Amino acid sequence: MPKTKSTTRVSKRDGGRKRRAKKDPNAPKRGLSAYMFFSQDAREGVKLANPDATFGQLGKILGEKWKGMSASERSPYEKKAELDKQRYEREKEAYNASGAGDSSDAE
DNA sequence: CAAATGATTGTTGCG
DNA sequence: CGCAACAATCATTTG
Repeated sequence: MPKTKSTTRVSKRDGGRKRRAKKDPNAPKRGLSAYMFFSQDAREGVKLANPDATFGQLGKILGEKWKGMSASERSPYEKKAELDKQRYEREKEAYNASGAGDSSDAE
């Protein structure tokens, strides 16, 4: 269904990373993503299964496995991602209460 | 309001 | 010290 693959995700990871708009006083960084949590845990197993494989191999292998897992497996990881997101919201809040409350300008 | 874009997150290993 | 594929994200920004 649903799934309007919106957001044309470019292949390039960063074409020119910079703050989207104003400068963030507290820089409310987002939370990690499921893959991040997955790697933290899988890195051990993958590294164990591929002690000779460096990031190049490991990275790909990890990715393949990640997708190869059942949604249930990613569950714990996705869950963490959700919690992490909430963490980010917290920072965001501080960011709002810090020095972002503005309409026109002032900084 | 809707769409998109960007910024970010973490892993390993080396020059 | 930063980057490299790998994947998700998802809040913010702009139109």
